[in-house]
Amino acid sequence: MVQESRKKEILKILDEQESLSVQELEGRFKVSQMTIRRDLTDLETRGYLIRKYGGAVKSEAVESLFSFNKRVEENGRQKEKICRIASGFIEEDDVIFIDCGTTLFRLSHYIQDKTRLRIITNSLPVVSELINYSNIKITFIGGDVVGDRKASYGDTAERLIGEYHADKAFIGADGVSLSKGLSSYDEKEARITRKMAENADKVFLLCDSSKIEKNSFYRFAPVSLINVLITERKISVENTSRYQDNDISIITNTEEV
Amino acid sequence: MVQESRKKEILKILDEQESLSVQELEGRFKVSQMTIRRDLTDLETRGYLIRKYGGAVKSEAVESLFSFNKRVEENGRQKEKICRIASGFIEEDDVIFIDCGTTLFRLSHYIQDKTRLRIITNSLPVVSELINYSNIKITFIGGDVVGDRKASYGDTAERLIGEYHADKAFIGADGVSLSKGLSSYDEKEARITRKMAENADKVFLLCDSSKIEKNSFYRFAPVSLINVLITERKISVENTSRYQDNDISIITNTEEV
DNA sequence: GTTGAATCGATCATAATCGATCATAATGTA
DNA sequence: TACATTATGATCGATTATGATCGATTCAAC
Repeated sequence: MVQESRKKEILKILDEQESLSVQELEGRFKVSQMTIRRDLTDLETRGYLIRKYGGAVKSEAVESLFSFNKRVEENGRQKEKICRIASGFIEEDDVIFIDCGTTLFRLSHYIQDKTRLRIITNSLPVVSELINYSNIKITFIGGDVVGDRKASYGDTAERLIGEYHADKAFIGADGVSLSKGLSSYDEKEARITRKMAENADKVFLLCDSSKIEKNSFYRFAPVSLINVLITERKISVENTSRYQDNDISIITNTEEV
Repeated sequence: MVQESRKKEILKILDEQESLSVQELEGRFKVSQMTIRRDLTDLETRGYLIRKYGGAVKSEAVESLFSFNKRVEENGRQKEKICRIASGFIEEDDVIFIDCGTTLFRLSHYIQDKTRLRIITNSLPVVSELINYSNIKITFIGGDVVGDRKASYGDTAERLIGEYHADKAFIGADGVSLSKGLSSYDEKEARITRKMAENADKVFLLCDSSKIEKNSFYRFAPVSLINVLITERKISVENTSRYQDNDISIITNTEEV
């Protein structure tokens, strides 16, 4: 058996059983413990599993290269709907910031047929999705590339965003509430998001309804930063009017604007 | 049996069994290992399978969106060799510029197992290839993304490179000669290349031998910019010494330094 | 905490495989 | 037939994978 296929086999086994031991693999493949250890070490540096004493366990995010495979599936239909609605706000010749994250990634599906756009993003999946469309010009925000997020972050990235100005920014958040503003689970992402919002004329927050009036741990901006909140279904009349009192339009389908 | 039908047989076998070894094919077809290896190498360059130590595995159906299509590439083996040689110059903790282009892309294969590197690049395929390796930190040079080159260019990109400093730069060119220096077919690429070279302590030009003492239309730097020229086969003694007179080492295999 | 067993990783020696090269055989062609 | 082209096999130094050893580390049971 070829070495590489043994490693593939190992991953297949791990796909079905949460954890595995060096011993069991040693017997399974008829090779020495040392060889198994070497395989596991290698697979770990490639991010496919996490080495433990005596064996290995599943890695949290075993996603393929630039797709968000698994996470994309969660609430997929909701996100699709949100993005379809959001795409209605994109007009010819717009310059647009697109935030990173699984929701925003889907937006790129809906803008492929728009004419003459400039997209400014720090998201590699977005670039990957739009790179072959000649009608769309892409500016990628450089910086430190973070593997599991497939995007770039850091001081350089933030500074670069500040050098651009966009007509519209499409951003995400892990929570939004009138009292605490926008919040995120990840600080470095939040800093990028805020920077994009600050440098755009009009800010659209794409956010599924479960996150509305919820807060995540890092608060990074007041609600006044956003102009439009797009979500997949109607929210309570009470909340709608409270947001509107703060000059934020809430959009849940393409008819009402 | 005719050669071509043996190759077809090999693909049939691979269709059913994930991977195959040189050994098993040797017995199956009653030919020498060398012949099997040649078959596999050929099938690989045509994109039908992926060569691994000891045999071959199925070609992945879904390749990374950012990787170059290897099968249609000319001089693939030469480029592989050049990059294998070049990788020998990479040391632990190095900060490295990697230029874009099909040759330099292959370098990323050979640096995956290096420990602790920082790669600074404007090449999306390079990022795609290395993004999952936790031992390698990646800084992406932002800027205008050019689809068919899968890299970013422009004033922003050039300015950003100037903000960094690397121990080594690995660059490419479409021509190099003592009299006219480095030349390129593409001005915007050349500007990036030059900028990387200017901001690195040591500059390695990776260049197949057909481009040596040839010139392309845009001359962008004197030969004095480079320190080492790596190519796939020995060049004339005369040329070798002439380059050495200009303080440029010519490397064609791993021994001589 | 102490102890013993299991596991780990570093290192070295060995084995398998690799690709480059050259010689030979098979095939095609004038 | 003579010659060029192509495929194959054999050899060899280089590279890579593997296995064995051993002191260090980790774990679990006491």
